[in-house]
Amino acid sequence: MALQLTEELNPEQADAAAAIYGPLLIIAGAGSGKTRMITYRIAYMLEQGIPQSEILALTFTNKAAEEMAERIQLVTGRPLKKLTASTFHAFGLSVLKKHGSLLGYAQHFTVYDQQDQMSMLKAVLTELRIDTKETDLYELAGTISAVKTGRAQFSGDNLSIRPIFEEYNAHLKLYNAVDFDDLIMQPLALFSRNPEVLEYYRKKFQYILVDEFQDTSLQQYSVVKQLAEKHRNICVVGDDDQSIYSWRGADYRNIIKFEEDFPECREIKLEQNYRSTGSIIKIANSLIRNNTNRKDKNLWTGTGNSGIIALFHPEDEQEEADFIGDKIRELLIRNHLRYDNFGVLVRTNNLITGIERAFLAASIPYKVSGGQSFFQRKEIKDVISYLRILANPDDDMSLLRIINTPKRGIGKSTLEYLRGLSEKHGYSLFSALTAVSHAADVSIRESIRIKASELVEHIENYKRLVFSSKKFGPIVSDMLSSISYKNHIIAEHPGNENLAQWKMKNIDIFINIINNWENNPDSMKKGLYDFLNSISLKGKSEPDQERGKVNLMTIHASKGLEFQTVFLAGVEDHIIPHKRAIEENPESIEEERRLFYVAITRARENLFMTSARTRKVMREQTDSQPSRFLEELPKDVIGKVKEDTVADSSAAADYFAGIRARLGAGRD
DNA sequence: TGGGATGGGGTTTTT
DNA sequence: CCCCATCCCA
Repeated sequence: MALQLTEELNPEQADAAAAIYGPLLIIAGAGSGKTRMITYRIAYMLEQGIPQSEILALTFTNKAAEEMAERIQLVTGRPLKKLTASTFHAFGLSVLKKHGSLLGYAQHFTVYDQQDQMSMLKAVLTELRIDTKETDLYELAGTISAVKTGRAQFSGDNLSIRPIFEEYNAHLKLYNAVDFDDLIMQPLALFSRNPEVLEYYRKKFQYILVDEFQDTSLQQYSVVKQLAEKHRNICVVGDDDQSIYSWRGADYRNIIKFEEDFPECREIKLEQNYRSTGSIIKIANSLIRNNTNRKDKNLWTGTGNSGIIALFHPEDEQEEADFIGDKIRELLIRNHLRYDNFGVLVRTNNLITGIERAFLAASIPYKVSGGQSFFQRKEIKDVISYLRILANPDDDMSLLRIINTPKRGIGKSTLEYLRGLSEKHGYSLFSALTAVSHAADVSIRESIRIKASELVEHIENYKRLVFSSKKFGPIVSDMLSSISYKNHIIAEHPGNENLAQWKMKNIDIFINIINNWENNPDSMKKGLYDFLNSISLKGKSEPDQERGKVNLMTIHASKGLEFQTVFLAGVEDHIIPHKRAIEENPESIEEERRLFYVAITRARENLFMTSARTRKVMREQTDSQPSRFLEELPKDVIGKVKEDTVADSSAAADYFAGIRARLGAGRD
């Protein structure tokens, strides 16, 4: 293979890629070729004869993990079956699967996502006879998570939560389920209680790489720190300016901790930006300068000041969406671009809908990432719940979802009775259902008993089939037709044929996902358990990665991506910086600024920002103020386009952009 | 008792 | 605008 690092990389990148022994901290600015460097680094390690199985590459999102594996494969040209490139949570899951029995975990547990968590929390509250209306479930879940991960302790003002906390965890155990926090915390518990397990992983993973280090939580850092403490071959890559997950426990102070824990570490900065024009870098630098808590860094680029940076003040969100649509059309034709050259970024999910509608009306092909994940859609979640019940009948939350979907006449009071039964005997809802279905019970009407036993039989039957057949995909579609799930969808949406059709299409897509997953020869994993594990951690993955579509997403979801032209919508003061974030913690203004920074630096050439004068908030059209961050951008760069002359001055700039495109400067 | 109708309310970001 | 909770009717 003979890699020539110095030919493929700039001096700093090559330096970083070749320093494979000892601790290394890499500060990688936006667009500085970080992924490229990492790819070559790992390829170089493999070339040096380091076995794939000794490398652990951890990232933050699935997207990043997949991309990393893909790129390395591309450079090295060899299959990477033994390389571990995954998210922290997926890694934690694999540890728990392998050694979880030491902590009393059954072999096949269910991973609860936030939705499941919330509904379980609700169930816990009802059981404890606590009014669910009086409690802020959101806040409660946050506190539980904070306590669980050691970010908070029980003290005077939240002591009342303790019984809920304990009941919550007891429920997880009873249902044979774990939540996302468990995927980090339980491996840590395992390491401290069973040093031989820690030793096993220390030996196994001699080389550790952490990407997006600024987004790791203290607990996640603790995991890798423990793993690397002995061999000290650990490389962390991050950019404190792009730390945007502090609300979830991410702590950029990890960078400082790393320097303390590994005092002999080298530090390399990647500051040359290969992505954006000089103007984009200029406004990005000018913005981020206003943050106080950051490593000194100077992002620069050799590219000139081309492209358009424009601010537009539409009257309302309707005009904003239309403007974006029109502009995309215009640039598309003029600059010979493709739809997927455009990224439309927003701060909050609910802003996506309006733009989506405008695109729909204008027949602009688009795809939404972020927002509600495919796997969280109601109809998909229903199907997943059926699968989860087959895999783990004790999973009460999933059973609750499907017990009366489609309608079986098992309603509120029957459920109440079943719940009482399971509480009394300390077993799961499914056990209660089974008990009821087997024996006549005075409290249960015979017709309902029959329904219950039909359901139990149905589950048992398909459970058998799913595990005895070679492929479970066809069994799943068979099961869905046996319960007439599609009829159920139609019945659920009277008078909304389109919606029903769309949902049915989603079901078909889901079945296809199963089949593709099962038939993928590269995958070593097979069977229902592995499938469920793989999707439970895929919060936001996209089933259709079709090209040729405008990318519509939240800023958070856009991290790591780049677009020739970026539209940043809703650049208003209550949206970014987000009103509630600031109210909760005034210090988060810096994180909001980083968000803005991330958004800007996604653009290669053109950046259009829109700040509507009014916006509909809860049915009411309310006045909006331009984001305060706009004042931190240099006027002369933005000045190219003034609000009321968007069309004219951008036309001039477009003209030049068009010429550049024809000269072949713009590529994709 | 279950299911349909009606009214009220509405998560910042994600594993 | 859509989802959920609650209420009331069959």
